[in-house]
Amino acid sequence: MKTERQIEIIEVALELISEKGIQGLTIKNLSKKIGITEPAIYRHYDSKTDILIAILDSFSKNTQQIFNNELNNSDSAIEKIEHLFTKHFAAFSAKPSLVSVIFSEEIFRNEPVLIEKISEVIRRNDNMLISILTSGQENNELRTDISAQHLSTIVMGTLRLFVKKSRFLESSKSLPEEGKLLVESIKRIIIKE
Amino acid sequence: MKTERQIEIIEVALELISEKGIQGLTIKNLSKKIGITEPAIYRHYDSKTDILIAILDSFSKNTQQIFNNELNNSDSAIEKIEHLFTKHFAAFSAKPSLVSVIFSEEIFRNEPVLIEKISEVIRRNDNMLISILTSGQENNELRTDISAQHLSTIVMGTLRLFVKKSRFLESSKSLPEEGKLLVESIKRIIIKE
DNA sequence: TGGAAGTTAGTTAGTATTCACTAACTTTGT
DNA sequence: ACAAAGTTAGTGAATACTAACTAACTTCCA
Repeated sequence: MKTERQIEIIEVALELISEKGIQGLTIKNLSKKIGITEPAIYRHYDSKTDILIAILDSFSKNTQQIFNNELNNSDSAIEKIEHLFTKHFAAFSAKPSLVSVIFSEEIFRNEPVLIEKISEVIRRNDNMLISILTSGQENNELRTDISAQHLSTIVMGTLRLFVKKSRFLESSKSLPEEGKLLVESIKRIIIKE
Repeated sequence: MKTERQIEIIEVALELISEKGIQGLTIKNLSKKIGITEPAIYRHYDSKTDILIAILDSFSKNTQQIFNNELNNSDSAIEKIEHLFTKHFAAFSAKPSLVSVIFSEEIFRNEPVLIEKISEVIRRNDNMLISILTSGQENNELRTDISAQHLSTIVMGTLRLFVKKSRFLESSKSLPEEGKLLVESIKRIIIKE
C-alpha cells in the first residue's frame, strides 16, 4: 500500500514531467514543489528510479482496471470502445498531467527496467483492445474486412493523437465535448453497415 | 547551410535520443560518439539548445517537403495519403532514430523555444493533411460523413501509433511490408463507397 | 612564388552549477 | 518512549560551457 506522501510524490512528479519534461523531474524540484527538503523524499522512495517505477505501476494498474471493467461487462463492443474513450477523456480532464505522460513512452527510455515495464503495458493494452474488437467482429457488430489488429491501431492511434493534439494546440471546445464528436466518427468507421 | 560536421552532430544526437532518451543526449556522450572532445562541439553549435533547434528545423524542412510534393502533384487524395505513409515507412527503415523522435514531442518539453517550434510543426502538418483530405472529399473520392479534421486525426494517429508500436514490440514482418497492409486498411476506411 | 596573416577545428585544463544521494541530528505524533 | 518524517550539511560525479593554446589549411599580396 502507498502512504499519503508517496501518492503526493508521484502526483507531483507527474506534474513536473508534464510541465517541463523528464528533465524537469529532479529531486530538488520535486521536494521544493511539495514543500519539504530533498533528503525527506528518500524517506518515502529509495531512489529516483523507484519513483518512476511507481508512476508506471500506477499507470499499469489504472489502465488494466479500465480494460477489465470493459471486458467483463455485457455491453456491446461499440459501447465498450465508447466507454474506453470517455474514461480517458474524463481522466485527462481531471488530471491532465496523467494522460499526457501515459502516451509518451519515450520519456522512460533511459532505464532498461522502465523500457521493459512500458513495453509490457503497451503489449497488454493492445491485446485487450484486440480481444474487444475481435468479439465485436464475431458478434457481427463490427466490420470484418479489416483485421482486429488494424482496427486496434486505428482506434488507439486516433485516441492518442487526439489527446496529444489537445496538449499542443488549444481548442475552443473542451476535451470531453470535442472528444464526444470524435467517438461518433470512430464508431461510424468501425461499425458493420 | 550546414557543414558536414554539423550534420554529423545532429545525426549522432538523434541516435543518442533514440537509444537513451533525451537524458542520454549530453555533450560528453555526443563528443565521445563522434570521436572529438567536448569543447570541439562548441565550434559547430553555440549551445546544446541550438543543437535541438537544428534537429527540429531539420524535421520541419523534411516533413514540409514531403507534404509539398504531395500537395502539388496531380495524384488523387487516396494516392497522396498512400505516398505519405510509404515515405514515412521508408524514412523510418532507413534511419529509425529519425522518425521515432519526430513523433515524440514530449522530449522537447523543457525549453519554451522548442515547445513553440514543435507546436508549429504539428499545426502545419495537420493543416496540410486536412487540405489533402478536404479536396478528396470535394472530388467525391473520400467519405463525407466524417469531417476532414477527424479523418486527419484518424489517419495521422494510426500512422504514428503504428510506428511507435514497431519501436516497442518487435514483429516478424518488416515495417514497410507490414505498413503496406495497414495502408490498405486505412484506404478502405476513408474511401467513399 | 613564397611568406605573413588569418581561419578552422581541434586540444588540455578548468569553471560554476546541478545532480542523486547520504550521514547525523531533530522534531513530531501516538 | 519510540518510530516516522523531517532537518542541516555535505559527498562525489556529472552537467553545460569557457579560456587559452595549437596544428593545419587558405588567402592574400609584394
